[in-house]
Formats: sequence, C-alpha cells, structure tokens
Amino acid sequence: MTKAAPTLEDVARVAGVSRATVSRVVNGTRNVDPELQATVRNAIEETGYTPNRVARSLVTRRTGTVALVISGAGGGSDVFTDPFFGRVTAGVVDFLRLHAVHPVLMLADTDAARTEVVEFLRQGSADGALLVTTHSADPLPARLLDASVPAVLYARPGTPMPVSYVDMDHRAGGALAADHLVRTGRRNVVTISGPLDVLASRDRHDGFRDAMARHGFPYVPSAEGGFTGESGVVAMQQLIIEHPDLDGVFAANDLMAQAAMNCLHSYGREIPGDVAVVGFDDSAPALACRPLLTTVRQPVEDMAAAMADLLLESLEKPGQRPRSVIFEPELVVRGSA
Amino acid sequence: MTKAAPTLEDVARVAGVSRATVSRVVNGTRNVDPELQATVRNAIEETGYTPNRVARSLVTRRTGTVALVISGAGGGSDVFTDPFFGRVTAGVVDFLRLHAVHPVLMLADTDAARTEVVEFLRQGSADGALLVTTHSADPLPARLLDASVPAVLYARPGTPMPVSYVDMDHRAGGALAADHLVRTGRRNVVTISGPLDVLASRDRHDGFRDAMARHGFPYVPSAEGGFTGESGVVAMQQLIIEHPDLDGVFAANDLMAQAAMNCLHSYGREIPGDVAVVGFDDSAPALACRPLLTTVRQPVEDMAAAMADLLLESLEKPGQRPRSVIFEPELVVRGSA
DNA sequence: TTGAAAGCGCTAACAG
DNA sequence: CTGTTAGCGCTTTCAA
Repeated sequence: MTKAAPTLEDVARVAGVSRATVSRVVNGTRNVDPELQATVRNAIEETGYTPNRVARSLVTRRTGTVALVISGAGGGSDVFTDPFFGRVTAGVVDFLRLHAVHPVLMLADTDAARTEVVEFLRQGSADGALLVTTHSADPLPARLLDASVPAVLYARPGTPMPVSYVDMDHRAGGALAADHLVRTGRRNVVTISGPLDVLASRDRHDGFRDAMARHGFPYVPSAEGGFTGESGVVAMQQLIIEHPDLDGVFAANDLMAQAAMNCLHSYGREIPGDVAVVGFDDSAPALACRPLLTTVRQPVEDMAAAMADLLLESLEKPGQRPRSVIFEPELVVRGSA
Repeated sequence: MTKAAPTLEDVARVAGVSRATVSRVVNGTRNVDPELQATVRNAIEETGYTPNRVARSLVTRRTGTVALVISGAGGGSDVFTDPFFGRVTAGVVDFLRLHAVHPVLMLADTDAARTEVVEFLRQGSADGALLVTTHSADPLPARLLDASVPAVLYARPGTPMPVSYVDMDHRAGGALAADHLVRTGRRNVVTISGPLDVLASRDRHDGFRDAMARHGFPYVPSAEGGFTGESGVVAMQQLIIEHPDLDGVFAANDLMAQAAMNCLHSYGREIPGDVAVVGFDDSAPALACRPLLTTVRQPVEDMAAAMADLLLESLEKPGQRPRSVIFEPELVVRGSA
C-alpha cells in the first residue's frame, strides 16, 4: 500500500537477466543455470519480491482458491451455529492447506445468492466448488453443472446427476441406533427425525424404522425436528405427552438429542434408567451433556477432507467421470443408552 | 471448462462496438448512448458473457475478497468447534455479502501458516485481513502491519500498535457477573477464568475480581480453564473440592459454564438453589443446558460485522487513522443465577 | 540454457 | 459519447 510492489521486471533488472528467467526460478522450472539461479535469488531477496497471484492467475487460469458454499434454506446467520458446519469447515481447511489452496466462504440461502455463487465461479474467481447442501430440492448443484463448474457435493444430490460427492450410509447409521436400543432392552422407542426434506434425515429415519421393524417393532412414533435444540425440545415434549411410557429415543442429531435429554429430565425421567437416548453425529454437544451421549458417529471432518480431495483431483485432471466416496457410520456407546 | 469463455472482445464484435464501450456498460459507467447500451446488453445476453474477475483485478488492484484469519495457538482442527468462531464467521459473512465481498478462510496456527497468510496478502490475493486473534502474544498483527496490509482486529492487539480493531468491555462484563451474583445473595463465589494469556480472559477476570472486591469480597478462588468444556469440568472439580461451600460460580465463557453445571450436578448440587452459575458470551450452549444459563452477552455477530465494516472503510479510503469500536456487555438473566 | 515477444482479459487515460 | 491505445504482472512459446 505504501509504494509499488516490486515486479518480476524489477528483479530481472537487478539480477541482470530477463523476466522469463526470473519467472523460471520463482516457479522452480528446471533448466536454469545454478549460478544465475543464485543471482536471481539474491535479487529477489534484495527487492523483497513477491509474485503477484492475480497476474499469475490471469495466465494460468488457476486461482488456488475454491468456493466452500453452504447451500441451505436456513437463515444464513445461524447456520454457522450448528457444529456440523464448523466440522465441515475444519475438515476442508485442514485438507486444503496441505495443497496451498484456500476456501472462499459463500452462503447460498436465496436465489440471488445462488446466482451470485454461479457467477463467482463462472468468472473464474475460484477453481471449483465444494457444496454442502442439505435441502434435497436445492437447485444449485444442477446450476453448477450447467455452468460446467467443477464441483463436489457433501451428500448425494436430490435428483441423480453426474457429479462427484461424498456421503455416508445414513440408513446404516439409523439401523445402528435401533439395534442398540433393542439390544439393551428398550421396547417403547420413539424417534425425533431431522427435516424430512433433507435426504440424510430421511435416510437415518428410514434406516432406523426398518431396523426396528426387523426387530419386531413395526411402528415407531416419531416427530419431525429441524436439527436445532429448540426443535428437539418441542418434538420431545410432544412425544412424551403422547407416549408417556416411552423408554428409548433416537434423535437424528446430537443437538436434538441433547435437547431431548434436557426435556426428559424436566419431566423427571432418569437417563438412561427410565429412558435411553441415542444421538447422531458425535459432535461437541455429545460430550457436553450428562450422562455423556451415546451416538452414531459421522466422520464429518474426514468426509469434508475427502470432498476437497475429490475436487482437487478433478481440477488436476478434468473430464474425469464423477466419483463418490461413502463412509460407514459407527456406534459410540457412552452413558445415555 | 468446455469451450473458451466469451470475452469483452467477443461481445464487442457481436455488438459492433469497441471493448471500451462494452466495459462501460458492464460497469455501469455513465455516458453511454442508451441505444448502444441496449445493443451491448443484447450482445452480452447472446454471447453469455461474464466478466473475468481476475483480469479485472489485475488492473483495478482490487480482488473483492478479504482474508478472515483465525490466529491462535489452538490445534487448527477444533477451533471451528467453538461456537465463538461460528458466530464471528456468521457476522462477517452476513456483512460482507451486502458489499459483494467474499471472505477467504485462513488458519494461522503455526509460524509457517502465519508466513503464508502474510504472503497471501502481499501477493494481492485479498484486499485486506480480518484477524481474529486470541493469544495476546500473537506476532501476526505486527507482521501484517509491517507488510502494510490493511487489517482490522477482533480484540485489541497484545502490544499497542496503530491498527483498527473492535472489542468489547470485558472488564465491565466481568463486573456485571459479580454484581449479579452478589446482589442475589451469593457469598462464596468462585470463578473459572479463560486462558490468562488471552487479553479478553484476563479482562473478564480482572473486572470480575475488582467488582467482587468493591462488594467486600477481596479474595475470589479461581481456576484457569481453556474455554473448552473439558477444561471447565476440570476447573470446576478442583474448585468444588477446595471450596465445598461455594454458592456461586462465574465462568469466562458459556462452554465452561455449561460444563461446570454438569459437574455441579454430578456432585449433587442444585442450580440455582445450591449454586448459582453465570457464563459469558450468550452463545448456543447457554440455551442447551438446564436451567437456562444466565450469562453476559457478547454481541459477537455485531462485532464481527463492525470489524468488516472498518476494513471495507479503510480499503475505501486508505491512509486513514486507525479506529476502534468498543461494545458494551449486557447481562442476560435466565435460570441459572 | 536464456531472451524476446506475445498475449491472458480487462480498465483507464486520452483523443476524437 | 465512443474508439484507440496502453498497459496491469505474469507465463510461455519460439528462436537464438
């Protein structure tokens, strides 16, 4: 901001060579005389030269950044309150930094915002997109595809399309919860599902219900939550009123499970004595409640890293077939069930 | 990615005008014949033209992105687990999107990472930096200043330097907690502080202790936590063992307050009957515990937005004097105290 | 192995 | 009001 930054030209002049040569040593291209190389390095040192990324991008057509877009209906603001997104971010950042790539954070919660995201990518401001989308009707994946923007999704798209994604076997996760509850003797089990227009929620729910059926429980009372603590309380209240004899609950994420536990406590139920509670995700709240929450682990950070990996790969060699990576859930037994 | 994207040139050819004219209508510069304007717009439509941001940045020297750097010692991974950072992100993103600016997320948890951040900014990859730094000994602010990178801090710098920042009156916040505890009749109060090498922690702690002294309690037992739930449990255990007669605790953030509540419960203490608990921040966990947590509100989102505002302003008119914006805390009384 | 020269796509004087 | 002309700083053929 003070004085014009030194350019390749400046370094070249100081070193007494051509721009091209400086460029070569900066980029570590082979075939540069070791002696000249030293001279150039000194000149770089002397001038305090730093390559201008923008100029470089203009010719290489690569920016070294990718868009991390959170696409959901939820009011933009509180989406970051959910530990889930924090974990996604952590996984993405951790992986990308190994490759000197940086994520640009974008929210695609409105149609205008989605258009902006597509424009941003089309303008070449980022090399590709990592899309964390919840709503199964989200139009963004398709629009990105249309614009032929390299993209990888977290969770399979709502409607089948040729795009890479990472996901986990949510059905299996739901089943894990059911198996555990039944195995530990629960007979009056209810469930708090996530929003049913979210594929992951539906899968967890279906997996849970099907497994319960296999165990001889064809009907499981359920209430739909919104993945927030508040919605968890509402759902739990409704369930406990309608089914006062319940002895087990499976909540589709830890936030709701935690809320359910609080709610059950206020109704005087002991956990796990009177009621067993199983959550989903194994995120921070699972360790912030008493007893500690038994939950189905979703390896969010690993999945996010895999997503980033997939994107970088497709950037490396374009035109490849889409790929998918599916993770397996794991039951983490703690105190609540 | 399929075929070469249309350029200004292409549009110009189709519209039968010069590049400059197209550029003018794209950028909404005045002084363009309405008729020509229409022609150009049609041509843009027809060609599906999107301006190339990188090329534009090269000449304007503005990228339309800023770096949001989380600078701390904490293991990069779990920093995003803290609701605090989620709130900062939310505030920043919400504000920036109004100005069509996008944040690039960066972690500066090691010296190498810090160097990378400085390079990134020096390379002109972003127009400025929003720095959320906790550690008071963080060298990054100074290095950014040295590189004359426009930057705004969340929290005042560890050592005085000419840089803009937003902050809140943490001392006043601590005092608010003390006042409330004393006012409601607590006489054996203890406190769980945050890491004492974090300015904000120290301020909260000092403010709390000074206020207690003013109320006639010159000594307040305290244990140092690390702003995590786990550390909160450890601290609470220590305090309850050493001071079994305690009847009030002030924790330096909600995460630790929540953990303290859980810990107290396990020791059979009723809240707020036996022990009153006051937290700090008013973030999500404050509503995820029973009873609801009484806490000192830190308007993180507003502060983050103000930080972004300050940065955009200084980008607008460079060379201004640094500015600071200090927010006031507010006591939110709920069930725990 | 090195240099010269041609752009990448855009904006911004400067003429006209 | 519009077109012409320089570049922004870098990479990359193509010759030498």
